[in-house]
Amino acid sequence: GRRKTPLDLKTTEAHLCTVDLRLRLLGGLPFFAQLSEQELAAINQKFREVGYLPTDFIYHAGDPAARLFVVAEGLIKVFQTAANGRSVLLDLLASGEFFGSLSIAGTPAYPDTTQAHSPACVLSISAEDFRQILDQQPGVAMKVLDALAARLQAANERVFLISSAPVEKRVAVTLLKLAAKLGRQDRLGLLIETPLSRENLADMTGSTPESVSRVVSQFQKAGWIATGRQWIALQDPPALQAIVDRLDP
Amino acid sequence: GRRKTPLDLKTTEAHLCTVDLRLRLLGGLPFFAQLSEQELAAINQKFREVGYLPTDFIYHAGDPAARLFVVAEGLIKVFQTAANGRSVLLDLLASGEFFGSLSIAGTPAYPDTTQAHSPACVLSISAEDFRQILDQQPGVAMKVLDALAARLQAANERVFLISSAPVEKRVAVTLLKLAAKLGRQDRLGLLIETPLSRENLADMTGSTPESVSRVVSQFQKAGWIATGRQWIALQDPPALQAIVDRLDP
DNA sequence: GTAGTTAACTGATCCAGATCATGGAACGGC
DNA sequence: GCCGTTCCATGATCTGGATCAGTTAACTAC
Repeated sequence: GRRKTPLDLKTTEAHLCTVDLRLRLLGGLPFFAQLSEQELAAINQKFREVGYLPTDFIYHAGDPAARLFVVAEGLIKVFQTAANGRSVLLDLLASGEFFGSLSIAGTPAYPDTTQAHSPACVLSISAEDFRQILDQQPGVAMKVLDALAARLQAANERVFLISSAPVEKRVAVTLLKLAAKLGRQDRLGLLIETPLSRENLADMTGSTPESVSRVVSQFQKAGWIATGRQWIALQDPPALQAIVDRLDP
Repeated sequence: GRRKTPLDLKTTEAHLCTVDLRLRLLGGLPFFAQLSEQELAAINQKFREVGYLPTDFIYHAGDPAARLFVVAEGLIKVFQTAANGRSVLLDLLASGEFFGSLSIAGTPAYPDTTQAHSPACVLSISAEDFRQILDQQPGVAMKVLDALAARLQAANERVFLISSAPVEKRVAVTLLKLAAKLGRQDRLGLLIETPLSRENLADMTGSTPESVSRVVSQFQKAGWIATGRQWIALQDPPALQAIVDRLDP
C-alpha cells in the first residue's frame, strides 16, 4: 500500500539565519566566491534579512522593483497568475539562488510574484547597493551575467518543451530537474525534498492537476516512481530519462 | 480582392556593411554607447564581419560556443528543432541585437540554431575578446546584464502565454510584438517589414500553419488586418490589443 | 504570356488533454 | 481516536486545435 509522507518537514517557524550562516552563504554564492573576507563582511552589511512562512509573499507582480533577493534557506516559488485564475510556476528557487530586481536600469516593477514554499530566510539588497558592488567588483558582474545567461537558456528550453512535447514528457523532465536540484537518496528512491502537489506540477508543466495525476499514476504503475500525498520519489530515473529522450509521440 | 506583396525586398546579395556603418552601429549599441571614439575603434578591430543570404545558417545547435554575434543588418532567426521535426522560433533579431555565446564560463555549445531570415550582415567577436572588453569596461557589463534581464523576462512571459492562452491570443500578441519591432506605416496599415509565413507564425506561437491561417483569416474578416502571401499589415492594432487584454476565453 | 512551384485557405476528422464529477485516502486539529 | 479538510485518483464527457486532404491563389522562371 501507500505510505505516509517520508518528508522531514522543517519547523513551522519563520526561519532566520545566524550571522555565521549569512557569511558562509554569501561567501558560497558563485557571485561572491572570489571576494576577500573583508569585502564579504562589507557586502554582508548591505543585506537585510527576512524570514517567511509558507504562503507568505515576498513581493507581488507590479510592485516597484527595488531590491534583489537571495535565498538563504528554504524554497521560494516564482510565478505569474493569469486573469482567468490559471497560474504558471516559473521557478522554484533554493538556497543560493537569486530573484527580484536584476536589471539595473530595467523595468520599474517586478514582472512576477514570489512566495515562500517552505519556511524560508531571504536576504535582500537594494538595487542601488547592488549596482555599487557591481561597479567596484567587476568579477561579480561576470558571474551574474553567467547566471542570467543560464536562466535564459533554461527559459528557452522550457518554451520549446511546452510547445512541442506531450504532458507525459513535460512531467518527466520536470521531475528529473526537481530531483537533480532537491533530491535526497531515501529508501523509497530519490526523494524530492519538498512538499509537491499535483497542482504545483501542473503549474510547472502548463497542464492541469488531473492530467498530472494520470501521468504520475502511470509512472507509478510502471514502477518508476513512488508517490503519495505531496511527495514523489524517483525509483528509476533512467526510465524517466528514456521517456524524455524518446523522440516520437 | 487581395493584392500583391507590398514588401520592398532587399537585394538577394549577401550583405556586407561599410566600415562607416560598422562604427555607427557599434556606437549605437546600448552596450557601447558610452565609449569614446578611440575605444570604439579598438573594439571595432576585434569584430569580424560576415554576410549571409536567407536560409544560410550562422551556427547550429551543438556547435562549440565560441563567439558572440551582433546583427548589423537584416533579420536573424533563432530557433530550436525537435527530433520529431517540430521547430520553435525563439526570436527574430534585428539590427543591433546580439546572439550566440554570452555566458563567459557557461555552456560549451550553442543551445539553439541561427539562420538568416533576410540578407544580413553579422558582426562577431570571440568570447575571450568580449570577456576582455567586459573586464576593461565595467559599464558595458551592466548594459549586457540589463539586456539579458529583459530577454529573460520576455522568455518568461512567453512561457506564461503559451501555457495559458489560446492560439487566437498568442497570434495577436505575436503580431503586435512584430509590428512594434518591424512595423512601417503603409497605405495598407502597419506593415510588418519582412516576409512572414503562416509557418513562421506557427513556430512563434507553438501552433500549426493551419491553425494560424484560420486565426489570420478571422482577423482579416473582422477588418483588423490585411494579409497575403508572406505579408501581414495591421489595420486596427487596438482591436488586436483588445483580444490580448480580454481575460476570459 | 505559360508552366511549375510554393504558400495559403478551408473542410473533415481525430485526439490529447481540459473539464466536470465523485469517491476515497492522507493529514491536522482537538 | 474521531472529524473536518485537503489532496489525490479515476471515470465520463467535451473541445480546441492538430492532423489529413484537396483546392485555390500568388509568385518564379522561362
